[in-house]
Amino acid sequence: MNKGAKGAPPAAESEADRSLLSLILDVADQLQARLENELQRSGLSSAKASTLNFLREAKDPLSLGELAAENACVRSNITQLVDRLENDGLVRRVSDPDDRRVRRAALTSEGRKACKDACAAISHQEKSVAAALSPEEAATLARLLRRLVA
Amino acid sequence: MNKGAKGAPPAAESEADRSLLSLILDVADQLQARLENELQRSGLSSAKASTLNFLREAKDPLSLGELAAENACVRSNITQLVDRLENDGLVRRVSDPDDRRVRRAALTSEGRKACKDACAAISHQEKSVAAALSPEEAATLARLLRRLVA
DNA sequence: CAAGATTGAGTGTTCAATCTTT
DNA sequence: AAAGATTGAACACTCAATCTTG
Repeated sequence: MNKGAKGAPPAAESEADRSLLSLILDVADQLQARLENELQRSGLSSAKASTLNFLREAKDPLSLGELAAENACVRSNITQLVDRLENDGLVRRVSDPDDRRVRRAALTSEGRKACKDACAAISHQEKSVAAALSPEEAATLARLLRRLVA
Repeated sequence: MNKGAKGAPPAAESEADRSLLSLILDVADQLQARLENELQRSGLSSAKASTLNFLREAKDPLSLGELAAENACVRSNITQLVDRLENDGLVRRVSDPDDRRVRRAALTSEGRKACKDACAAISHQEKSVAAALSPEEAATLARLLRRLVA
């Protein structure tokens, strides 16, 4: 993901009390970068890992539209992501015999393996983040964050 | 920016206590989307607004390398961003007489105006985020977030 | 050769237009 | 016509290779 959370502080504030908004965007950017870095060894990006993981959880091949819905993105994004995943040999497009408009993505065994590696990396990163705070602090942080997008 | 903070919860957790990491990434994504939306009226993306704002603060034209440093990104990114900004008529590339390797970006008056509009939109969004919490809560949130990337 | 900038290729994303099938 | 998928164009970003100047 993209990225892009840095600068543009319009009202110059003293480093210490800069806008909460840019702090959140900054921190998220750094955590995302760390995650992407951790994922490196599995050969996947977080976008690819996320898509593979939906497929793995679903058991049966999902249509590209279903993947777009789960991924909260536009259909054409999934078309292209699946292009690259197919190119990597991690998924295969299969036709739906009941409705010839739909194309489904099926995990290959290679895809399943890569997904397992990626999930381990993600879990590791999640634990590393959680470990920086006490359970109470984590709960407070989560509560406050949710208030911002309520 | 980019984006991409959604799914990929590997250890299936009960919606309520899902990973702090994905919560942060999700919230940041939503706030970024709101910001981009707010910025819409100025005709700028946050990437363009950020670059224009560095130029405005610097008074004198900055070299592309300086812009890359301030933006915390790779030089080629700025080359292309400035291409688009120049195409929009918001900046002009000027040569440095002292060192013919460097190219500087100079704000046009149109760029200065767009930047002013964008800054107003950003301030508005910053206030809107800050207003969701009490000052004490905001301080707590900031402190906890900083701990995560310490 | 170092540095500054650019170019080319690849990823991830959006939007608008198009094609196929219902 | 509406739904599912794809394509083409644009944006934002990275990396590796290249060109130009110091």
